[in-house]
Amino acid sequence: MRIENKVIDPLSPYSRALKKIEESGIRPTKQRRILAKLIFEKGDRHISAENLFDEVKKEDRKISMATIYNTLKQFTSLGLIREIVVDQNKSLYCNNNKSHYHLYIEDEGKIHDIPTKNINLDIPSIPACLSLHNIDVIVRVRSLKEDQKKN
Amino acid sequence: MRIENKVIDPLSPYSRALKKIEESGIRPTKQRRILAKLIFEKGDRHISAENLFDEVKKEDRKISMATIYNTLKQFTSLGLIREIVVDQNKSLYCNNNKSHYHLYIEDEGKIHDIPTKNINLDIPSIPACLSLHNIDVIVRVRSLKEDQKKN
DNA sequence: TTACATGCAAAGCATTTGCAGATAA
DNA sequence: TTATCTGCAAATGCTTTGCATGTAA
Repeated sequence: MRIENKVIDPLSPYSRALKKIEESGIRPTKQRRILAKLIFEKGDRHISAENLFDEVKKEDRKISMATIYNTLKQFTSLGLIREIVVDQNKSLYCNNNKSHYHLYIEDEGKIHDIPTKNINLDIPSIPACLSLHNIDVIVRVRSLKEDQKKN
Repeated sequence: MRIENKVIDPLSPYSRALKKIEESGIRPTKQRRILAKLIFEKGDRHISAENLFDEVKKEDRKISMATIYNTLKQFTSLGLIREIVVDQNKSLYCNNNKSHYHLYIEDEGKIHDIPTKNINLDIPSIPACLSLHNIDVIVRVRSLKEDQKKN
C-alpha cells in the first residue's frame, strides 16, 4: 500500500486527471473538466459534493448536484480521488492519491492528512481469497476545550 | 477471536452493561434492558439498528426505531459499544469494547475484528490542544471473485 | 447520428426530532 | 408526583434515480 514515486511526473495533477479520464473512455465533458480543475488545482484537500457545488456557483456557473455526485463516483472508481467516510452523513473525497492516513477533529468536522511515513502499520497477511483494496486509518481527536465541556 | 483475560471479571458483559447504565444515572427501562441483553449476550459481534429491531420482533416484542437509535447513541456515549462507520449509510456498532481494528469485506458488507496485537501502529504524538478519542483502522478488502468481475 | 452525459424533480433511505402519552423512582 | 423515557409520525439531509433533453465524437 505504500506508494513511493521514484519517477518524476511532468504532468500537473489536473493534467494527469484529464489524461486518465480520456484514457478510461469516459467523455471529458465540460462539467467533468470544470470539476477536475476545481478538484486538482488547489493543492491537497478534502472536498464534499456540496463544497464543489458552491465553488462552481462562485464562478458563475452551474452544475447540478446529480452530476457532481455522479462525477465524484466516477473519479473515485478511476482512482483519481479517494472517498473517506468520517461519519454517516459526511462523505469527503481527498484529491491526494498518495497513500496517507487521516486525522479527524470530531468537534470541528475538520480532517487533515497524516503522511503514511508517520505511521508504522503492520497488518497480518490477508487470506488468499481476499484482495486488499484500501487501509483506512482515522485518528479521531477532539479539541481539548470541547472535551472538557463533556466531562 | 481469542480472549485472554488476566483479571477474572465475575460479571457477564450484560451485567456489566446494566451496572454501568445504573451508575450513569439513566434509567434501566424495559427497552434498555431488552436491548442490552440482545447486544451483550451473544458474544462479540457487529450490530445495526435494523438488526436489533428485527431481533426484538423475533421475540414477539416491539421497540420503536426511534428508541433503538436513541439507545445505541446512549450506549455509545457510555462507552458500552463503539460505532463503526464503514460507509455513509451503514452504521454498525460493536459490542466488543476491547481495543481492536476491523476487516471489512466490501462486496459482502461483512465486518470482522482484528485484535490490536495483530497490528503494529505507531502514530506521531498529537498536539497538546487535542485529545485522542479513538483510532479507527479499517482494512478494506474484496472477495477475489468480485474483484475479478470488476477488472 | 447515436451513444453517452446532464439536469431536474422526485424518490429513497437511514437517522433525527417534536410532542403526547407512558413509566420509573 | 415528576422528571425522564418511549413511540409515533413527520421532518431532515444526503444521495440516487427516472427520464427528457443536450452534447461529444
